[in-house]
Parts: sequence; C-alpha cells; structure tokens
Amino acid sequence: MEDMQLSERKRQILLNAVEDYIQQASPITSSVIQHKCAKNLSTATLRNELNALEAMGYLKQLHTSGGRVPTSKGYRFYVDSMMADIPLDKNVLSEIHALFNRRTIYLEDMVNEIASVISKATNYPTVVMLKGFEKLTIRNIKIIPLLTGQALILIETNSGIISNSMETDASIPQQSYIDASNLLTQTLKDCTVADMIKNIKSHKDEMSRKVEEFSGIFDIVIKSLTSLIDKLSQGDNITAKGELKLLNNPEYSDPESAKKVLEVLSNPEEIKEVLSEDSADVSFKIGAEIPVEELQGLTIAKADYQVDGESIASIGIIGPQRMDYAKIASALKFVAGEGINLKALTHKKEAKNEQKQAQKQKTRK
Amino acid sequence: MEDMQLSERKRQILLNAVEDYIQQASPITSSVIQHKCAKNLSTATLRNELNALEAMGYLKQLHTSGGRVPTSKGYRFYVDSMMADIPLDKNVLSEIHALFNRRTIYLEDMVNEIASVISKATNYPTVVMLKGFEKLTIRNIKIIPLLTGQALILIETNSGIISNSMETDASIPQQSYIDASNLLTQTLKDCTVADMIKNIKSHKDEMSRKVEEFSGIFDIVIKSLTSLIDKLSQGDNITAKGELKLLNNPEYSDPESAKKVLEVLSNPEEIKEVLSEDSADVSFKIGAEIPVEELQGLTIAKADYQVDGESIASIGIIGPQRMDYAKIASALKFVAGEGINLKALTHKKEAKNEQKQAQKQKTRK
DNA sequence: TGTTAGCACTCTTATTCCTTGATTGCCAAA
DNA sequence: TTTGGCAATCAAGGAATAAGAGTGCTAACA
Repeated sequence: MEDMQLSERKRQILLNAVEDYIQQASPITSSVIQHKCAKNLSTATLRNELNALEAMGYLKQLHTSGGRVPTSKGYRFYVDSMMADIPLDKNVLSEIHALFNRRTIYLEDMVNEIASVISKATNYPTVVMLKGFEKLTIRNIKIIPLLTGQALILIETNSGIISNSMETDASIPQQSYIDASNLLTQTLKDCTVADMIKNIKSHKDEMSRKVEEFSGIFDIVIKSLTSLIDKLSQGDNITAKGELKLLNNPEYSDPESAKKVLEVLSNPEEIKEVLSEDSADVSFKIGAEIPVEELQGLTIAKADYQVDGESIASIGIIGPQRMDYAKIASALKFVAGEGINLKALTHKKEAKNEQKQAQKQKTRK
Repeated sequence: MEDMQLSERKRQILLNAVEDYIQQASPITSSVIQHKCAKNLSTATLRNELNALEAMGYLKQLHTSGGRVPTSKGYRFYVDSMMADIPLDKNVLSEIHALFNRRTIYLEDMVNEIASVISKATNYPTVVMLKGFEKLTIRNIKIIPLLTGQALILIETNSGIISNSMETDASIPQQSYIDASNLLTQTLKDCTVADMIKNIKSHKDEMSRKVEEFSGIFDIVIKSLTSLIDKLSQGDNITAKGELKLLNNPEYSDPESAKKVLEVLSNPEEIKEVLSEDSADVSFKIGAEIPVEELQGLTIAKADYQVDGESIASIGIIGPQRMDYAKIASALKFVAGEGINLKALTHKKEAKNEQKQAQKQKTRK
C-alpha cells in the first residue's frame, strides 16, 4: 500500500500541496487545493484524495480539523520530482554572481566568503566546510622571513594561497630562505598538498646540501607544514554564516525551539558528518535522514565547491523542512559549478547566449 | 530632590537591589532586600526606602504590585560605584588568557579573533572594530610575485601583518620585486601607515631610478595600498561574534524584541559611532546614553585594544542593561591591557607574585 | 523621628469555561 | 467515481474567576 504508484492526479495534488505549504507555511486544506490546482473538483473529492495521500504517508494531520502538512516522505517526493528539472532562479543566480567576486586570495578566507555569499543570497543559514584541500596542487612555495623572528610560508595552489607562520632563528641568512623556497618549489611543484610532507621528507637530505649555511631549515618547514595541515583538517575549517536568518521562519518564532538548532549551528562540529559525505551534485537530507538528533525537523541541502574537478569545500544550507527548495537548489548549482550557467554569468558578453540557451531549455520541456 | 546625596543605607540598598536584579532577572521586592542585606529591618521600612529611591529616579515600578526594577540611572549608579574598584574575575581572566594566543599574525584576522575570545569568555555578543591602524608603524615591506600574474604586498607592522594583492605584469623580472621591496622598506621604515602613501609618492622618482628594468612598479604599489587602506577604513573592519548569546537573556526570550537587536548586530555599521569614541579605559553606555534607537534598552561596554600605547581596535560588548558588569569589566580590562594582570597571567612564573599583589589589594580595602 | 505591624488595594498570572470558526470524515445520492 | 450535506472535532480567542504577590498607607510604637 505504502509504495504503490501515485496516480497523476494524486501526484499533482501532492506537489501543489507541498509547494503551497512551502510558500504559505499554513496547513493544506481541501479548499486551498481546489483554488490552487483543481477548480473542477469538489472539496469532498479532494478530501478523499488527501486522505489517501495521508494513508500513504506523504501527508499528516496535526489536528483532526486543522488541514494537513507534508511529512518527510512528502518533502522527499517533492524534492525528487523537482530535482529532475531544477528551475534555475535567475534572481538568486545574479545575486550570487554579484556577491561572488573572491576578493581574497587566501584559501582559508574563502570558506567565510562562500558562506556569507550563499547565506545572503538564499536567506538561510549556511555552513561551509573546507575539505579535500589535500587534493589541491602546489604551484609555488615562498618562505618569507619576518623581523619578529618568525617566518611566513606561503603555498600557492591552484585555488588560492595557504599560509602559516613558523618559528625561526635570527641568525639564518636571507639567502637560505631564498634557496629553500626555490628548492621546495622545484621539489613540490605539481604535487598535491597531501603528498607535500612526504615529498619534502624524501628529498630533505638532497635539498639540505644545496642550501647555503643553514640546512636545518627543512626541519622547521616540516614542523610548520604539519601543523598547518592539522589546522586545516581539524575543526577550524568549518564556519556558519547567517545563523540568525533561521528566525525568519515562522516555525522558529518560538525562541526555545530555535535555540536548539542555533546551538548546533554555533558549534557546527556535528554537521561535519553530514557535509563530509561525497555527493557529486546538489543533494538534500530531509528530516529523519539527518543523523543529528537536534536537527530532525530540518532539511540540509548540500553541494560541493569544485576546483579543477576536485571537491574543495562542502556547502550546507540549513532550514526548516518547509524551505525554499527551488531557490536553494539554484544557489547550490551555481557554486557547485554547473558549467554553462556559471560561465554564462561570469562573462557578460555571453549573457545573450545564456538567455538563448535558457529559452531552448524551456522549449525542450 | 533628584540629586541629593544618598544615605549610606540607601546606597547599600540600591547597590544590592541592582546586583540582585542582575543575577536574578526578577523585580526587586522589599522582602528580597531584607533577605539579602537587611535582616534587621522590616519590609515596611525597606518599602519606605525603595519608595524614596524610586522618587529619586534610581528605580521604577513596572506594575503597582510587581516589585521594582533599576532605571538607567540606577544602573549608572551601580556601575560608577563598581568601577571605582573593579573586582577582577579570575575565572574570566584565565579563560580569556587560555583562548587568547593570537595564532594569527595577520592584523585583519585579529579583529575576528578578539571578538570570538571575548564573546566566548563573557557569554555576550561582542563587536570589534579595527581603528587607528594608521598609527601602526611599518617595519618591513615585501612584494611577492605570484604565478597568477598577481602579487602580494605584505606590510609588517608593530602589530601584525597587513596584506593585499595587486595586479602586475608577467614580464616584470624577479629582481624588480626585490629591489622595490628593499627600497620601500628603506623609505617607509618606522613611518606610520597613515604617512605611507604620501612617503611613497614623494620618494617615487628617486626609488624608480634604482629599480632594475621595471620602474613603473611603484604606481601599481600605490594603487594597491590605496585600496588596502580604503578596505581597512571602511566597513569591512567591524565584526560581531556571539550574537546568539543575546538569546540567553530572559529579556529576549520574545523573538520579536530580540530580532530588532540582532538586526543591528548583523549589520554593525550603526554601532561604529559608539565604538569610535575615544576612551582611555573601560566605559559603559547605558540605555538612553546609546545614540542608536534600536539599542535603547541595552548597555554597551567598550574598551580599546592597545598596542604600544595606541588604540588599534575598539571592543564593544553588548547586552541588556541587566548585564553582568563585573564580569565584563574584567574581560575588557584584560584586553585593554591593564598592565599588571595581563603580564602576570602571561608569565606563569609570575603567578605567585600576582596572587600576592591581589592580596595586598584586598588588605588595602 | 524613625520603625513597624496590619490591612486594604492593585495588578499579574493561571485556570476555567464558553463561543466561534474552520475543517474533516462519513454517508447517501447522483 | 464524484458530490452535497451534515455531524463531529478541535484550535484559537475571549471573558470571568480565583489565587497570589507586593505595595501604600495609617496608626501605633520606641
């Protein structure tokens, strides 16, 4: 009974019901459906249909006389049917594009920047987690001595700069830093961050012979880079932005219910698990699909930010199950680098092409 | 009548009343005072006293029969009397000290770091604004060419590094960057960030002659540094952390009232004015003293973060008027660099000295 | 003159009861 | 299969009531 195929009419009713609830946040009644998409049917008929959908687990009643509300299964059905043909929301896309001008060239700042942009564009709290940074390829390494006795290591990768400080020794001559930088660049060029330390170690003796005066520098470098990688892979690399936007949703007008969720958001460790899962495209975790108890009532939308085909960061948008799936899918598609649309929006010259393509897509429907 | 001197008994009653209200968040009644600090007086007597304090404007009644609550004037009295002898809260101090290990050497990240630390330690939303960065003195300048065609300018100051990227030209030889860096350092050493651009301009021709091959580099440098200073002085340099902690206070259990304030916090431009004011030590703006309408019901505590005697950043802690003034004053004193305690906590060897000093202070009372 | 006991008064808060209105479920007829 | 009709259900809101906490005032007391 549960899994029997829905009739086209039931399908339409269910999709409209969920859509209406997402927009209005008030329970779906037979007459709402009638006005929205079934003017030629009576409310009694629709009541029968709603009753059937309830029996199948797509809807549920909060009170005997209070209309119905989608279940997680109902949302899931809606999302799956929508994802087959995501209606890209032009407004959201151009808003993101306007905001997304990567002012920073530091990889670590990127996490904040993406989170801010997505949160602003979607109006939902957004969590971004740096991951897969080990897959970045190294282009150039510079060690820059500072006057404080420290030095800065800058690693230029194919997506931004990673930097860390290291303790040094005032007696080290400038030339040693330059030698070491050049040797490191030669050795590590085009290898991944993951292999970085291994490669330094295996070439350490060879490199040390070539460094003028202070050959112990590579030990310090290894120490600093180890701590850098620790820092990047642990905790510090996850940020939430726009947490307060959760309060815009009527389901969280009660501060107590909001607080539980905000608690999790302010310490996003628990979401890591959800964001860590690999998923090529935009995906949704709805209600019970989320393995965190405090977030059962929510939906987490997720996508990966890609550079050269590798996932560099995971982006999660968090909201009530009754969230604006279309808008969010649009936003995530953008950042996940959906080829055509990203490029089209990036180069204004191609804007017209893009419109043509969009029209083609429409006609294809 | 209003400004007449308070009797010692009235003073005690008022201070205890405010303190109790800060802790309990429920209106002060005659019997509460009796239990707290006047076991030998009857409630009727205390009612007379409370009545008098109300007439003087220190307290007010919300309802005829609901106990009394401090007015802004009442809080002001409490704070002024407390600030004369700030009871440093050891727990808060050691917590801040544990958190405050300035991992970053970038000036701009410092703003975030301080805000996080203070907010965590005090449990109130904290806003930090970078200011007076122009007074930092320059120690060293490095231009670092990147493979992307950009270059990074690093300015080492007496308090951290400021950096910005600049567009360059792939044809520029390495040596030009080194020459330019050295010349800039020679020219700008020990001058302030404020004078930086002026000094570059006045030495530009002279420096240009000394740079191998590509002498136009200083025009690019000037352009980049101008935009850097713009960035630092405009908007971007103010951050709020721990906004959600506002919800911990019962006065904001109603989400509507909380929202107004959170709105301001999420876009802290309006607080700039408050934070901009110079104030040597820890200061408080209570209620109507705040020139922002949405924040009338609140208190903003403020202090400056000092480096070499100059105010580099302003720190504001925001909470209801009924906030924990002692804890907050402690925290701000720490960051504002109250000599003894800062150093004492920094060097564990001196911990014993500090205890002795604390005892001396006690005996002085 | 300052302090206290006593008592009436005020006002909030919680509880209860009632009404209203929206919505459903079901049944019988089309 | 659809529909009209009708009773049943329940949330939301309002009015009335009761309970409780605290004050103000007055008169007596030290």
